[in-house]
Amino acid sequence: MTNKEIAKLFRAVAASYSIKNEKKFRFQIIAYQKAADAVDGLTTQLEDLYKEGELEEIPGIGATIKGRLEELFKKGKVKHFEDVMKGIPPSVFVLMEIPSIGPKKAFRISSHFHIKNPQTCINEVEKLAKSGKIAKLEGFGEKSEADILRAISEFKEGKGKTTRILLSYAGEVADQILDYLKKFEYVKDAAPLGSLRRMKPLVGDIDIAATTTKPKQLIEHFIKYKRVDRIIEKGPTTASILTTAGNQIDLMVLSPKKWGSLLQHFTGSKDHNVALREYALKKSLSLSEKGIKNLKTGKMNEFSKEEEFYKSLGLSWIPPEMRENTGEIELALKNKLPKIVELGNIKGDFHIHTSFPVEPSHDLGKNSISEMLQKAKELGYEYLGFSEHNPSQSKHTKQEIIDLILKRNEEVERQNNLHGVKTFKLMETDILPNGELALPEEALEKLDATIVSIHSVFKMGRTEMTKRVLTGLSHPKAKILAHPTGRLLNERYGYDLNFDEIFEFCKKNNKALEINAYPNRLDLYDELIRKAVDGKVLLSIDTDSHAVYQMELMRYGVAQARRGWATKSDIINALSYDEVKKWFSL
DNA sequence: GCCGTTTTCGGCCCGACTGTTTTCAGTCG
Repeated sequence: MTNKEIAKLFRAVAASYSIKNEKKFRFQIIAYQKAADAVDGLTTQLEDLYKEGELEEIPGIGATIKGRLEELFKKGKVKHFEDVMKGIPPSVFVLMEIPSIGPKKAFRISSHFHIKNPQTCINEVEKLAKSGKIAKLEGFGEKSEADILRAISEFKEGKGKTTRILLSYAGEVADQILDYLKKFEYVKDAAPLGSLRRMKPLVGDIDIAATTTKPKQLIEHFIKYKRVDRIIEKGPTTASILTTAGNQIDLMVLSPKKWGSLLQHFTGSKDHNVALREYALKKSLSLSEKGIKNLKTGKMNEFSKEEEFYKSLGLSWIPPEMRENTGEIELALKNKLPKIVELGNIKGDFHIHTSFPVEPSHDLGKNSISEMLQKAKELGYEYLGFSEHNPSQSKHTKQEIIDLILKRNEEVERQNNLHGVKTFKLMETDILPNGELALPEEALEKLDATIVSIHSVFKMGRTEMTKRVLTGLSHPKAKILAHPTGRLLNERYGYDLNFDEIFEFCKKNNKALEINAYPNRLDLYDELIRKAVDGKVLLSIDTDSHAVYQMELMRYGVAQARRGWATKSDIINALSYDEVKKWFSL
């Protein structure tokens, strides 16, 4: 059973509890939902963790659920779950996937109309709604019937919250709406928050907060945005719209005096906020977007600055990228948060593709070596590493490959410091399926170092793939493993590697792992970065640019490093030119 | 059912909006 299926099962159990008796099972419901979230966020298969005896290390899974999981893996089913879900037709759990339909409504409809089949239930409900039968049900009405119909049709089109979009794209959408919001003259502050501010690689809803002295008018202005497909909801302080492109945008508006607490609240994550509020509650303080309420005196404290909000709880300010409730609150209480890396610490970029004709089997860049160097200067870099793909092996003789590399090197050297930016002679060399590098020894010798990466035969077992990568990395010139998991967001999962082994090897042999800043890669990703940092493995944040403008993407890579709690000292390209040169020769 | 810098028992975040309701249930984040 996959993690996705298990998470779904847990949600079904939670839903069953709330159908049976929401009050009585209140905490079981929360526990199973929490466990489902935990499983969903896992990057390792639960079944592997079970085999390795590490189930209890997952926060949100305690003794009881651990026992249920063991039963599930042994027998393929869980007696207790079957009892809890008894009498609830399977269609309920499918109908719940439709926005605005929760467990109660799904159960009411399913049982009243005797709908059971999970495959056909959505169409059956659609038909009932069209014929006006849902509206006659007690507790439903014309509006909720129309709502269900619309929700089903949007669900079928894949609109709204069913899709997650790339961080960079979400940023653009947010910028456009911010520009529009700022046309309303009484807006004081406005910013994208939520997962966008936390810089998660994929963003669901786009959350925007604003302060103004005229909230009602600002909400009216917001919903008149020209790209509105539908207004999802609208109240005095919040509103949500669905854009014609199918993105949901949530706006929350408060007075400028509350900007600090609004920022904190709407940035999340949910887990971070819940943990923070539980902590505050022990001090008789209740937190919300409106401020901090003292439960003893009833007095509400307002905050115009987020730093003050955290400070008044006795915490140092926590960078948004760290707010995932993975230990940051505890450290902030002791004022011991690590000083995580910043964009300004970056002194260069090692993963740069140019248009220099090295005749690779993969793609060339669009701009010249000189143009990329000019951009590097603009970015304030000290150095740039050129790493075109290796010349194709099938179309060239060994000598031709060596000559191509020499020619490219000549040009890189000629440009060294010409624009005030120093250069490194690198390459991005394929690791072949047998672990060998796709460049002859005589060519590798002529390089300062090489980036190595997998670009073919992705479907290998974990052990075999790990061996392949480690063999490739063993070459003394191989210093950086590019886009280590090979994932492409919204397109494909990466290949399977034993990262414990990779980390250990890298640390021992002075190799670095790349954090690829390209928006659909962002790989290594946060969780593995955190483990790499814990294991003292060096990282290199690179843009993988194939054109000048892509060199601006560095900030996304830095953001992932921050999400993984990396500090300046963990990052190779935060070192000076001389230090890098030395490290390459290690 | 989970969890621990007042606790291994007794707590468990906080609020928004909609629709069908005469005071609240359901859903969402």
